[in-house]
Parts: sequence; C-alpha cells; structure tokens
Amino acid sequence: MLVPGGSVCQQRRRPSVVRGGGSMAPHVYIEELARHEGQEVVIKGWLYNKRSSGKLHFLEVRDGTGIVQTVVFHKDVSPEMFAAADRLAQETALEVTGTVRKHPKLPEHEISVRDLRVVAAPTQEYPIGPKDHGTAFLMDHRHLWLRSKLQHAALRVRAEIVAAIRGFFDGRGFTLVDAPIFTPAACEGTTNLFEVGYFDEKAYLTQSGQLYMEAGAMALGKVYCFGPTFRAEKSKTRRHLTEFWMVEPEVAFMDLDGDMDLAEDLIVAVVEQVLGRRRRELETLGRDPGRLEQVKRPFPRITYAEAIAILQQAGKEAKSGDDFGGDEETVISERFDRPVLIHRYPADIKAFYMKRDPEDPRLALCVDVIAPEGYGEIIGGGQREDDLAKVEASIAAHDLPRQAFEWYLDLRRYGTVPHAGFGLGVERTVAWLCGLHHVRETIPFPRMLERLSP
RNA sequence: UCCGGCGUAGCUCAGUCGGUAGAGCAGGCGGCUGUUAACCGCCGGGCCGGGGGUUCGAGUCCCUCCGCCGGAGCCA
Repeated sequence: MLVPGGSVCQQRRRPSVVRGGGSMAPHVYIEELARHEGQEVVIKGWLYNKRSSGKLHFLEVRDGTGIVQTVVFHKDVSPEMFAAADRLAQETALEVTGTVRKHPKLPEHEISVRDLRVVAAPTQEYPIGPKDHGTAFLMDHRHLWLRSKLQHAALRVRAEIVAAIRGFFDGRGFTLVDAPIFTPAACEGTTNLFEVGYFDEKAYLTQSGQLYMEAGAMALGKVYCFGPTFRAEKSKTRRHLTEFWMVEPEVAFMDLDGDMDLAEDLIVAVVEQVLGRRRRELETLGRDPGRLEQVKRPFPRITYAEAIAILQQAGKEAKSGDDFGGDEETVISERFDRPVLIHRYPADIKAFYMKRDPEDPRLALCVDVIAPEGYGEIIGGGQREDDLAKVEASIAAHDLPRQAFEWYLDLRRYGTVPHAGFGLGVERTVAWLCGLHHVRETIPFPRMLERLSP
C-alpha cells in the first residue's frame, strides 16, 4: 500500500509489506540483486531519481549498497498507486516489492514493481538535485551530499583502504597501540598545534602518535597506531585538512631499508585489495584501474640528491637544502609510473628524532613516499636516533624543552635498539586511489581552514 | 599571512557601451508504454552579498566590509 505522506507512524508500527496472498518476499540489498534474478524481493531505500514515460515510471532507488532502476507499469499496480508513484519526491524513503530481471538495454538488473510503500516522504524539497552544484553549496550540505554516487563510492573506497591497512598490519603480527589525542605542552613546537584547555593547564591535540609508538615498539616489538591527527596550519590547498587520519607503524630492530620495504609492501597490499574489492566504485569515480595495476614491487628508490638533480633537469630551481613543495613533488612523481621513495634528506630540514646517516652525517636516514600523478607525499618516516647522547644533543639544538622529553629519553636509557617507522596519510592515499582532485572528498566530514561544519 | 578570482531565482549560470532582471534545472499543472541529468507545452519564483560613492540613471564603474573559491608558504 502506498501512502504519500501522513500516517507514517502507523506504518512504522506495522512495517510488513501489505500485499495480497503468497509468502513475504525477502529484503535484499541492491548489490546482491544479481543472485535473485527471477525472484520477488523487497528493496528498502530512498528515491534517487525519477523518470516517466506516461504509462511507465522509472524510479531509481538507492539503499546504501547501490542504485537500482525500478519500473512501475500502470497495468501492474492500482491506478492510485501508479499516480502516487509519479508524485514521489527525491529522497522519499521507500520499500519496493517486485521481481528482479535483466535490464533490457544495460548489463545490469532492474525490478518490475508490484508494490510500493512510503516509509517517509520528505517534508520539504531535497536541496541536492541531479544537476550541477558548486562545492561550497555541496560542502554546506555535506551530510546530504554523502548520499550522492561519487561521494558514496569514495567513502566505500576509503573504508576498504582502512580495512586493508588494518589487515596488513594485523596479518604481520603488529599490535595495535592507540596513541593519545591530548598531548602535553611542547612536543615539536606548538605553533601549528591546536591548543585546548585541560583542567588547569594547556594541552594540544596530537599531530603524530610516533613518539608513543616508539615506546610501544620497545614494549611490543611491532606496533601501529591508527587515528586522527591535527594540524593548525593555515594551509589552503587541495592536499590539506586540519584533521586527518594517519596510520603509524613502528618496529624495533628495523633499519631504514626495512622501513622502505615495509612502506612498499603496505602500499602494494592496499592497492591490490582496493582493485580486488572496490573495482565498481573506482569505475563510478571514473578512475582508470590500469594506472593502479602498475603499482607493483619494486618501487623506484632515489636519494634526495638524485631528486634535486631531476628537478634541475626539469628546469626547476632547486638546490640542496630545499624542501620540496607540491610542484616539485609533482615533477618528480611524473617521472615514474608508481610511487617513488626519496631517502636521505638533509638532516637540518627534518625532525629532531631522525637518525643521521653514518656514511654522511649531514643526511638523515629518512624516507618520503611520493604518490604518482601529483598526489603528493603520502608517507614520511625513517630510522630514529637510538643513541641517548645524540638525541639529547638534538633536543637542545632544536630548542625543545628537555623536561617534556624525559620519558622519551628513557627509551634510550633502558636497552635502546635501532628502530624505524613511518606515517601514512589516509586522505591523500584515498585521493590518489580514487583519482579525486581534492582531499576534502576523501573524508566524511572534512575539517579545513574555513570549514568546521557540518 | 600573501597573490588571484567569485558573490544575480531553491541550484548552476548569462546579463553587451551604464538605460526598468534572463535561461536551464528544481517546484506546480498537463502530455507521452523503455526512460538514463529522459523529453515536450504552460505557470509561479529576485534585498543582483552588506554599506558608501560617481551619475539624470548602477547588477554593470569606484571605495570599503563580509563570505567563499583557487594557489603559495607549511606539511601527511
């Protein structure tokens, strides 16, 4: 029975599909429809789009797993239901009962409708139509925009990437060690950290769980943390969020080479799993899987000095001692068909905990991974300084408050060992795999310089 | 913070040389038995971001403020 608006509460109390005779059709999700060809099923979802051809209405219904075209033919339903079906507004919540069959024109399935029930009609016009909208408008309606095809696909790929990352580390004997979100005053300088009140003192939202993972690695050997991190940088680019997710493995008795192997293995595993399980979503996003199928071992590994040489050959002004901006990363990444590892940057442009290269102490045993196609740095990491005196000296040289690092120095006092790790930025990885222009579409509710809501 | 750009109907936009506000979509009504951002006909819909200035006259030119977008720096 179709009820266009009103008496919704009553309907909710009696959620069964009202229809004459026969057994109740099973509730099926749209992504499973192919297995039910020829059967009568119930789809529970929302009206995505509607077309009509007089005696025939085409209702596109989405249920979170996909979108299916349902066909209402005037001879299959009552005249009242047929007329009401034509009046359904976009995003009406629906239960549709009908038979699954092959689409006559497309390689997919459709449903010929026998019964329709409105669960809830919209109280006002849905703001996002099947037409162009600007990003500001869409971001203001992010809570609704998530229902759209491309956003839906991107979030599913994101979830797959997160699952792949967890599966990768869990399968290799890593232990998940959650790092704190509140951190005490002054870790790596506070200018780009979000300050919050913490009872009678100040605290800062974490910008990395790494130091805590070093403690974790000394306790559990192979560890990783996975959570949100925060940067109060006034960055306005398509690669930046103020709140983003990072996975940070840390391994005791591992050196830089082992670190690079681990980073490479992780990326290959994630790409493989996404290609294997989310190909349909990549297609929806217009992402050519061929570009991702090239992401196989081994990745090119170049030194910082070689990267500078590439930039100079390309006519860019680059001299040793410069860090790379987005442009430089793009120039380098375009030389390769897969991610490129750049290692051994000058130590003085890197963080205090980086171990120096014994073969050239001006260099740090660090590595950045630059994604292909200009998606930028997705990994930064390296081997950590494990010598107590050298860490102490580095803390002093960076003007960091020694007191706050006493616990960190303890890790070098009680059985210090070589260790290494890295951080992988989830949103940039999602942007790369999905082929999205901007990281704001890679996270459900992005937090940016000018965006704190919804 | 700096540089550049944009604010016109619910949405996306056009608006000439300064001369009384336009289209498509969405909404409403009607038509169509296979549509694909369906299509066809009709109808309603405006603080032209706010303030100030120039002018007989400002959506249009100038100043200013606000909001947003893109990029740089910084970084994942």
